[in-house]
Amino acid sequence: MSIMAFDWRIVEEKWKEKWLREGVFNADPEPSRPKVFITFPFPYVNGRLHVGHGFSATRLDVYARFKRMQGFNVLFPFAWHWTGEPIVGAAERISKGDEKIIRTLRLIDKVPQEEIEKFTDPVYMARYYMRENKKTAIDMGLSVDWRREFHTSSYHAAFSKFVTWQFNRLKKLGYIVRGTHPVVWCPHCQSPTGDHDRLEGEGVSPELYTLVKFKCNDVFLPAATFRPETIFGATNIWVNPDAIYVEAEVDGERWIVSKPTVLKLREQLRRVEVLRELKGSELLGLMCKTPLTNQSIPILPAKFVDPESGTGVVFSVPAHAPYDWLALRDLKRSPELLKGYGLDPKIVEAINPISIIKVEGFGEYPAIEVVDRLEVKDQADPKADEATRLVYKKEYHTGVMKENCLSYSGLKVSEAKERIAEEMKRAGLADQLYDLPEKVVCRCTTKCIVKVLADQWFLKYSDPEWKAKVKKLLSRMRMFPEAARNYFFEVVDWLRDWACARRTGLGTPLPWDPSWIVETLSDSTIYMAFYIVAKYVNMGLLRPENLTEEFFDYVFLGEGSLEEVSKATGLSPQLIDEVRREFLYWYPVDLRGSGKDLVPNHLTFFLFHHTAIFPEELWPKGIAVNGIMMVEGEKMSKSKGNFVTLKDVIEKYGADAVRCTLMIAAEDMDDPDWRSDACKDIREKLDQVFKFISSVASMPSSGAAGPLERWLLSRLQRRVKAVTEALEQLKNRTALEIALFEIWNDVRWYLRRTQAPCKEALLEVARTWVRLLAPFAPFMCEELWSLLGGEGFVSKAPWPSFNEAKVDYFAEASESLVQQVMDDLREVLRATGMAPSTAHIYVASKWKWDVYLRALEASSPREAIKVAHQVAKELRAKDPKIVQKIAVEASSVGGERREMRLKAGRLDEYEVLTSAKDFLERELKFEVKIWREEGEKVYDPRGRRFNAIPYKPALYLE
RNA sequence: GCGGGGGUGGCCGAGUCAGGUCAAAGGCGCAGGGCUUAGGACCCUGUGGCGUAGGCCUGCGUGGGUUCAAAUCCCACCCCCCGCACCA
Repeated sequence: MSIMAFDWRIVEEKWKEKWLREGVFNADPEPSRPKVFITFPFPYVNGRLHVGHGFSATRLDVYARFKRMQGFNVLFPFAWHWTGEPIVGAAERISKGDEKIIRTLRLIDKVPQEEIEKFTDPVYMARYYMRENKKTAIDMGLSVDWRREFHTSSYHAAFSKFVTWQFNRLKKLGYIVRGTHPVVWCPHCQSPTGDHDRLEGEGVSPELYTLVKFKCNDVFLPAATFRPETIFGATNIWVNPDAIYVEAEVDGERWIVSKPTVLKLREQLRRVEVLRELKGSELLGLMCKTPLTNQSIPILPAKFVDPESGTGVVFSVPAHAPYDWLALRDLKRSPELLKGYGLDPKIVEAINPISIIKVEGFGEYPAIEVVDRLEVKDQADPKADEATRLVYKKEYHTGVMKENCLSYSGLKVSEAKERIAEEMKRAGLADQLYDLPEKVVCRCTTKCIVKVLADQWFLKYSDPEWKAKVKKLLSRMRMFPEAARNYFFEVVDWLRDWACARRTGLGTPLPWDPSWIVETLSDSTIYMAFYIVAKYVNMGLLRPENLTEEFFDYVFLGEGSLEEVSKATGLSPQLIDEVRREFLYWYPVDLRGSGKDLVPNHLTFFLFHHTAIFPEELWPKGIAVNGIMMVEGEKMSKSKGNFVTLKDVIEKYGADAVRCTLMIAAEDMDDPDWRSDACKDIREKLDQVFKFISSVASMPSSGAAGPLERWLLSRLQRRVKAVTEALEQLKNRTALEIALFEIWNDVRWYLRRTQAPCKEALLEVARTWVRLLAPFAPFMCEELWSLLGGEGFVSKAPWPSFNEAKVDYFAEASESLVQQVMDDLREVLRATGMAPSTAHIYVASKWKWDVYLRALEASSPREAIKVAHQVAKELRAKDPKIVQKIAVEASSVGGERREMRLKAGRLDEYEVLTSAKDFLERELKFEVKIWREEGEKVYDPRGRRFNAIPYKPALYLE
C-alpha cells in the first residue's frame, strides 16, 4: 500500500464488514474471564441519531474497546425506544399535512418523499428510524453485540412481557400507588400541556395557593395567597369592582369568587353549583370577619385584582404587600372614587397598616418603604411587581413574626407560613387551590388551567425507605465524574411520586388496567436485564408465550424451581438454566452513561428500580455522566436548523474523525461543542498519523538504538501510563490529547533530533501508538495494525501495559538539557538581536553538581539554601553568590521534572552537549563550542563560565 | 427561589483536591521563516509588556486576607450556564 493513499471510506467499509462478519463484538459468558457490562440508554426513534447521541455513545464505546483490549469480556448491547407520545404525535401531524414537520424530515433527516408519506403510520416511522439509526451506529464503529437488539412497546411482544413482569413486581412490592395530581391542562385538547406543547408560559407549573376564608354574613370570600402568615396584618378585602363574581355552592359551602374561578375549582375535583352572578362593585362596603383574629374588615375596590388569577378575591396587608399599600394609598388620595361606589371615605381613612413581621434592614412597614424607594406611582405601575418580589424575598428569608401573631409570634416567616396554612386548613378556616402563576397558552391557542387528575398510577419515589436504598447504592457506586454523585443525592431527595401511566402513545399496557400504558421513562429502568433474554428471543429459542411471570422470577431473581418453571413455560430446564446463568454472568451493569440531562430522571429511576427489584449484589456498579452537545457554540435544535446528524458528518469526515472530534471536545460533565472546522483538522491529523505509521512499516532498516531511542521509548512509556490512567477515569479528552498530540510531538522531536532514525524504535512506537489510538479511531487502527503485521484485530489486541523498565530518567534529563540550552540560546538571540558566528557553551564544574543535587533533595527553599551553603563550605567553594543561585534554581524545580532530575543524578553535560553539537549547529546555524568550566585553556573572554550551573550552562555568543 | 456546574491568555481548554515544575500543558487561530512552480499539507520560530545575555514587570471574575511563596488555601462579593417533573 502506498503511503499516500489513505482512503478512509474504503478502510471504514472494509473493517466494519469484517467486524460484523466475524462477530468480533459478540459476547457470551466465559466464566473464567472477568466481564464488563456497559449500557447506553436506548435512543428514541423519532429522528436520526445526532452528534449528541454520538458523543455519549462513543464515550462508552471507547471505554468498552479499552476494556476489551485489556482482556475483559465486554458486553455492549443496543436497543431502541419506541415508547411515548412524540412518534404518534408526529405521525398525526404528517397526516394533517403539517408543513413544518415535513420540511424538517426532508431537510434535516433527509427522508425521501415516498417514505415521509408512509410516516402517517407511527409504527412505520419507528421501523424506518430504527433501521436507519442502526446503520449509523454501525458506521460509527460502536462495538455492539447486535444479536441482542430489540425495541420497546407492545409491538415487541417479548419486551412487553418483560415490562408486564416488572410492573406486576413493583406493584406487589408496594412501589406503585394511586393518587391525584395537578397538571397544566388544556381545556380544548383535554390533555396535559407539556412544556413543548406551549405557545406561552414555558416552564410554568401549578402552584399551590392557600385560600383564606373570610366570612361575610353567611358566605365565605376565599382569598388566594402565597402568604397566609400575613393574615394578622389584614386590613380589608380587595375585589375588582368591574369583574363578574359568582355566589356558588362549593362542596356544600357558600363562596363568592370571580367567575373564571368556577372552572378551576371544578377541574380540581370540587363540586361547584353557581347560584347567581354579581358585579364586584356589589360587594363593596360589606364587612368580613378575619379568621383566627375575628376582626371586622371592609371589602374595597382595587383595579390590580385580576379575576383570572387566584379567586379574584385578595386580602389586603398594606404593611407588607406593596400592591395592597398602593391600592390603599390610591383610595386615600381619591375619595371621590369611593363616593362613586357609594362608600364613605372615612372607612378608608380609618385604615392603617398593621406591622406583623420584623425584617432586617427595614422599619415598621417594609411595603411602604420599598414603594417609596422605588418610587412606584400607583397600583398600575409595573414597578409594583418588582417591589412585591423584593419584599417577599426579604421577608421570607429574614423575617420573624412579631408579638401580635398569637402562637406564631417569634417564628421565622418561612416556618410560620407552613404552619398557619396547615392549621387553618385543618380548622376549616382555609382551603387550597392550584393555579398558574403566569399565563400558559396551549399550542392550540387555548389558555391553560390547572386540572387535578384523579386516580392516576404513581411510582412512589417519595418513599423514604426506597430513597434510603438508592442513597445506599449511590454512596458505593463508581461515579464519573465524582461531582455527579452529589447531584444524584440531591435529585433523590427532591424526587416526588411519578405518574407512571399514560392514556396515549406507544407502549406496554399496564398489566392490571390495560386502559393505561406504562409511561415512557418507567418502562426503561431495568431493561438492561432484557438484553440477556433478547439474545435467546432473537435466536428463536424463546417465544413471547414462554416469557411468563415464573420465567422472569426464576431467571432474574432465582425464585421458584427449575421443574416448576419448565412446566409453566414449556421450556426445557436446560435452556432456562442457561439463561439464568448468562444473566448472573453479565449482571450487574458495570457502567451506564449518558448526558447530565438524564440525571434528574432516567438515570435516577434506573437506580430506584434496581434497588426495588434486584438483590443488592445485582445493583448497578457505575454511572458516567457527560455534558450536553452544543453545535458551533449554540444549543442544538431542529427548529434552529443547527441540527447535526451523525449520518451526515460520518459521510463527510469519516467515523474515526467524528469519534475523535467528539472525544476531544469535552470530558467529565463539560458540554462538548461540535465544530466542523475542528473535525476537518482532526481528519487531517489522522491522515498524517496514518501516513507516518504506514511509512514506518515500509521503512528500510537503519540507525542503531542509542540514547535518543531510549529517550523516545521512555517518553512512550509515560504516554502509555497517562492514557491508561485517563481512560480508567473516562477522561477521554485527556487520553486522546495525549494519544494523538503528545505522542506526535515526541515523534516529531525525535525525527528532528536524529539523522538516522532507528526502525526498530519507531516500530515499537508505531505498534504501541496504534493500540493507544484504537479505542478512538478503530477503523484506521485496524488498517494500521494489519499493515504493521499485528495479529488478529486491533480491537482485541492486548492493551499496551506500562513498562517501568523502559523509563529512562537519564535519557530524559539529558534531552531536557539540550532543550534548555537551545531555549536559552534563542532567548539571548532575541534579547540582543545579534547574529553570532559562534556560541560558546560552558558546563558547570563538578562541585556545583554536588551542591545542586543536594539542594534538589531538600524539602523547602530555605532548606535548599542551607544545605547548598553547607555543601559548598565542605567543598571550599569560594563564590557564595553562585551557591545561592544554584540553591534557588534547584528549589524552583518541582513535580515530574524534579523527580526526573533526582533519579537521573549527575549528568555529564559535556558529553551530552557534545553529542548534540551537530544538532544545535544545524538548528541554530552557527558554530557551537562546548567547554568545561574547570577545563584548561578555556576560551572565555568575558569570564562567563563561572555563571554555569547544572542544567543551565553558561553562554557566550560572538 | 431551590439544586447542580462554572468564570484562566485572541478562542477552546489543562492546572485548583495535596501552594513553589506557572507567563501558565495541548489544540485552534494569527504572524514570520523553510519547503514548494504556486496554493494546501508539512516543518521551524514567535504569539501579555519591556529588554543589546538567558532577565524583569504585569497577570488566572472582583475586593480583602493567610504565607518566604497563591491560578491553587481562607473570607466577602459579582457574573455565566444547566435542571426544577408527567417529557423523550
